Amino acid sequence: MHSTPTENSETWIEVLVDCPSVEGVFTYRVPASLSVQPGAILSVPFASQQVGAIALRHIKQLPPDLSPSQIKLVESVITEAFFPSGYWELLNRVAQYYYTSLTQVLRVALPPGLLGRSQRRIRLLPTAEIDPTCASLSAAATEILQLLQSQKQGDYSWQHVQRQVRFAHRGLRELVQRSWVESYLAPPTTVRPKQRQAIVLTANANLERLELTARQREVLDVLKRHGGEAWLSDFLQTCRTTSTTLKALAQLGYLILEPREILRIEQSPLPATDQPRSLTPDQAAALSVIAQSSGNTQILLHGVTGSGKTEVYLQAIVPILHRGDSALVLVPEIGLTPQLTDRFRARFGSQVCVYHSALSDGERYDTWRQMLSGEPQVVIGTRSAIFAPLPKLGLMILDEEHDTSFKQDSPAPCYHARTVAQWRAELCGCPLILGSATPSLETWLNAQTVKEYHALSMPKRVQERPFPPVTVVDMRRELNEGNRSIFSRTLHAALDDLHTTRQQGILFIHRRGHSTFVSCRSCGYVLECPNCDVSLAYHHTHEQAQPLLRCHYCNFSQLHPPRCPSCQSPYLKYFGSGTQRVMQDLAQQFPDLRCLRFDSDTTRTKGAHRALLTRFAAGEADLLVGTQMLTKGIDLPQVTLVGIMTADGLLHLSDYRASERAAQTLIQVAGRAGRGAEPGRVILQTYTPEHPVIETVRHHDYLAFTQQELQQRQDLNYPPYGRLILLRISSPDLNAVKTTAERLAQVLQTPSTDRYQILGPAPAQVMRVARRYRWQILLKLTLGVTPSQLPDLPQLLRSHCPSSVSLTIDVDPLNLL
DNA sequence: ACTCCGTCAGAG
DNA sequence: TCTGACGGAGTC
Repeated sequence: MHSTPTENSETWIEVLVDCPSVEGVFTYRVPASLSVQPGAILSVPFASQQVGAIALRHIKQLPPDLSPSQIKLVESVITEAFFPSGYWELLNRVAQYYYTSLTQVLRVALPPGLLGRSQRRIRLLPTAEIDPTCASLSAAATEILQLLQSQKQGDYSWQHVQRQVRFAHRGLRELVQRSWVESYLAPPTTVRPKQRQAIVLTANANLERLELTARQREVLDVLKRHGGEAWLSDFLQTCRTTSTTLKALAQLGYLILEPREILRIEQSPLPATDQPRSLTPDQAAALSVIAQSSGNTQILLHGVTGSGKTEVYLQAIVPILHRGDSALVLVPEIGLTPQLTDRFRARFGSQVCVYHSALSDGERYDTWRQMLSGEPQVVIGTRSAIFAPLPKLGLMILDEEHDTSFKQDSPAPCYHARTVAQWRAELCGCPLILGSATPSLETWLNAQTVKEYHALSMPKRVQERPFPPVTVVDMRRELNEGNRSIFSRTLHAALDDLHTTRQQGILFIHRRGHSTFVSCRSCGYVLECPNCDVSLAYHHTHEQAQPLLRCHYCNFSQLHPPRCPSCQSPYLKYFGSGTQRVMQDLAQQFPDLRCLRFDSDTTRTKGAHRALLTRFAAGEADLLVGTQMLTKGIDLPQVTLVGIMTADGLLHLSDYRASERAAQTLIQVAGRAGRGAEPGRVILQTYTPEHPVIETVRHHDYLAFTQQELQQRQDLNYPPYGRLILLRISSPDLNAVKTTAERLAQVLQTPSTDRYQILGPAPAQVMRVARRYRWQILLKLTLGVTPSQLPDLPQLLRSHCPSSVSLTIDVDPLNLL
């Protein structure tokens, strides 16, 4: 058998293209310069654009309906085939269960920027003389102009503009005709390994160097003393030479200039090393169960706050690394847990790598490549790290497994990292530990009903430290007895003590910002976000700062107006109380108390979180004032007092999960007290002291709470018993959303209605967010029905969705708002 | 996702 | 008869 060099029959490859709504396999030719293995990620031309693609298999013969002239060439290989065993199947399972395409799943699994595609964008032409008030402009054109002008570059993706502006097509055409705006196709931008120029001495350098000048010889000697290798830029500095000199030397064959790949991995200095600590009996028992488990075992580690779960994790990982495997640790938000990361790094040194969205694209890409190496390592990451491509996975840990940030709301796939972790554990036969002081009801139920499940309990704190007693203060009574302050007398006294006893405290507030809304005392007008159906929150950062009004949904902000926009009255009043308001009251009533504010406003910048905690730990403040963030993995042994400002906002959310979430949050906050040598105490202020959640916190009895809550869920067929699927429908066009929602509900009526109950369609609780109207339909699956038994929802529904309306299918939604 | 190409309605 | 608007199909 001979084949001519020009015609290599093995060079066709079938691929899956990364285009939503394009199903099916496409065939490309592989240029001789490339080698492509199944599983590789490619960039291919598709219609007029460049898109990402996954190589599936080589074929020897073209399908009969294809002529060679139709076939295009693979443009480039983005990554070689990498999939560890079972990984493909994992991605497929995610795609199937959450009703998304494989490429969509690949998008979250791969570091950002890898699956590139060309993108239609529009931008203002810098030379154009734009008159936005021009009378002949349509509303759509005006809106597009406003949008573009609101940004410095005046450049947005067309998709974004379409989502923001109704009839954007029409508006764009007008603007293009006037030559104010242009539309262009931006090529895909992909992340690549970073190269850096290095210089390396050759063997020639040892020869006589007669033809060289004294300076050139000197340069070579310096390089030799450096070990014969250096980075070009470093060397230019230390040697005070120029690149022309080096090029000349390279020309003469004394050294080589070559680009080398460098890894952009966060290289913060390692903390002082940390030795394994001695274990409590509970910890030792838990560890021995974990050590003996192999294959696909799932373990619930229910350890109360302060029971030392982290130490168990650390010691469980040691033998894994020892036998050459890797461990994967998932945490809710990495920025919030610098202490945990530090502790891992102190124990395992440079074997720890951190993977999360705050890394730059380059850093993420390099960390990801590092994982592929297969060297034993510990990866700590957030939700998406569940897809870390570790080839030899020996153990997975989800810390604070009840945390809702493990669930992705949007974009698709709306996956839950815990669910994916369970599949991954099955597929690669490795144990999975779910750790929490307040396990989710899902996990709780699993642990009780699934046989292979180990439920480990660590009901005591380390060194037998007592739980902080919880004092519940009835704020109604405070008011009746004439105390109109936001601090009860009990809390007031405790805060006073704090200063005299030189101890530290934490004050938990449910809301950030200053107040929940601003309204006019003359006419009752409430200031609202122009883009969303919510009121604006009042923000006042410091004394001299301009007061701001901000929307917590879309981040819109405006200056606080001096007068009511409706009736011009100057009497605007703030209602409710957030962190800023509490800070102000603290400053007034406790002038000597040094307070630090700790919420997403003050921890926005990189490292701000750690900096605040360090300052607090160093005793720079007496009181840490903050929101939900305080509940996540903060271990401050010197805190003796935890104050909880009125907790009622947390209790009365209209959501079937409100109680679970409130109990978890409050127990976690309360658990911050008394973790050190000094005993702690908790003061909980509320208007409804008889609420079962308050009782739960008062008695530190999460167990009883779960039993009661599970019973209720079962009665109402809510998760974890009955399952839910939420369809979110949104569009900038109010009517289109409504009609589409009604149409979809109708379509859903027809097939197998005994499988589910349809709730809705109904407008979402906050109907408009970021200028888009939102409706939703909730499917409540009949007991025992799994999503796989349902009709193919996307196929059923997408055809009834006009292009202006977007539909997200959220399986097992956590956020029903 | 984007483009091309069909049909169709309304102005010249 | 020509123009732009809209919908559907195809993309290797």
